[in-house]
Amino acid sequence: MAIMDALSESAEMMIKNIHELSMDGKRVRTSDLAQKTDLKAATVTEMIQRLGEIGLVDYQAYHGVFLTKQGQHVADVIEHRFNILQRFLIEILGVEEEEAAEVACRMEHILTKDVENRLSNFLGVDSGKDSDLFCHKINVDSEKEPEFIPLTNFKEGKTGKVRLILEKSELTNTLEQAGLSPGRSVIIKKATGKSYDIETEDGSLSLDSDLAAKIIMQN
Amino acid sequence: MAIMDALSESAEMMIKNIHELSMDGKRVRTSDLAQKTDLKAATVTEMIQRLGEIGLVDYQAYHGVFLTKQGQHVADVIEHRFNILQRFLIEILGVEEEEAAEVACRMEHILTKDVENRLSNFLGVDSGKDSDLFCHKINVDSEKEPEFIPLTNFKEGKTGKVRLILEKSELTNTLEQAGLSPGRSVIIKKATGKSYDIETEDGSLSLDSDLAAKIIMQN
DNA sequence: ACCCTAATTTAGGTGAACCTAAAAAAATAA
DNA sequence: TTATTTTTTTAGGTTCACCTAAATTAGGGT
Repeated sequence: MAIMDALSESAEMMIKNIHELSMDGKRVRTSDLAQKTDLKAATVTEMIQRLGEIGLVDYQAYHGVFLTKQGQHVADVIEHRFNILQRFLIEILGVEEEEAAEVACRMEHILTKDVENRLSNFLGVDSGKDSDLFCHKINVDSEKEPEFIPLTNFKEGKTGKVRLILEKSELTNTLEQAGLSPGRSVIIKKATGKSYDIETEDGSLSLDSDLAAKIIMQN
Repeated sequence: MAIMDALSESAEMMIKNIHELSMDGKRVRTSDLAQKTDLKAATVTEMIQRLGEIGLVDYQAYHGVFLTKQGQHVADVIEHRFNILQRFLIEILGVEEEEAAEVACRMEHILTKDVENRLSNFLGVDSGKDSDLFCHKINVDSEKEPEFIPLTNFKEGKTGKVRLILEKSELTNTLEQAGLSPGRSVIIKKATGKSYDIETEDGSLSLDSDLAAKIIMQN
């Protein structure tokens, strides 16, 4: 964690690229990195030497690099950030793929852990678990769709996760305190169309339909 | 526009800070900039000289700077980007204010025009109009709330703007083609609870409640 | 009008991220 | 295995964003 705060965008990009060229177990060659990053070989050498000194890669002159455990971790974090940013840009904002990739590639170096987690939640990724960190490739139009629907459209008895709350107020703050916040699971006990009785991990509450309509769920 | 692509984060930050210290009509002094930016005066001098050379500020040795028309424009763009990013982080993701400001301050330099527009739309800002560019200060808990609610909770006869669509699919693409896309105005003709007849600027369509629940509106 | 202090600029330095050109090492071909 | 080619590294340069220390300028007090 603390390691990453000290890394420049260039350094992070180099690690990301080393990771992407590390398919097989072999060391990654300087010339391949130069090509992928659009840098000159001399520049790559310089950078991987620096990365070697701080322990993120194992560098052997004339024989390329591979990521150390630490370097792997950095690459995983960056990749995860890239993925959620790209998904947000494409799925939520509707940015077309190429631009989304470019913007995500710049923003991935800026995201904080907190924002990263919140974005994950927002997208319906149950972050925190490592398993997620490794579902790398994004699938823009996958079949196993994570359905987002207002609480008002949830059937009685169904369980789901809170994904988004379309309001920020005293009231919603109270709800969040009561266990109704993004990422939390709730079960719909009674849905009459006028009021919605739900049970969170922290207790029960009842919402009127105006409010319930603003709670976006995922089944 | 083309001007901005060539600006570094540091340069943009300097312009932003000059703008923020330009309350009165006076020239901004080097020492004030140094204090605000946490840089040494000599560094500020160097940077504002460079900004002067490319025409973004009017710099007179020993007498401070002010933004030129071009510089003003850059400052406005950056400020707008900052505002929407911060609003997104606070209102949608729930990031607390200080961290939101920090992250927004880094990301404002990366955002593209397209992503900026889409984010504005998403937040319910009717961007494009200059008026918006100048509603600078954000109001986290203002009274004139822009209500976000699912189409299913809209009353018959009401007009509103599409703000967010909770799904990305063939179907929603078709809807967008038919005029049902973020930022567009629609009027609800008939709402039976089972189906919703709406009229967009481009024509009429009828949605079932499952789909209508995924169209988030703003009145 | 002149001196003094505070603000500003200039001069010169550092490290990071790039570059080119030349030297050195590794891989390949004969 | 040696010669040739390719890859990699080293050496040395540039620009940008910072710095400190020294020189300069502006403006207020008497």
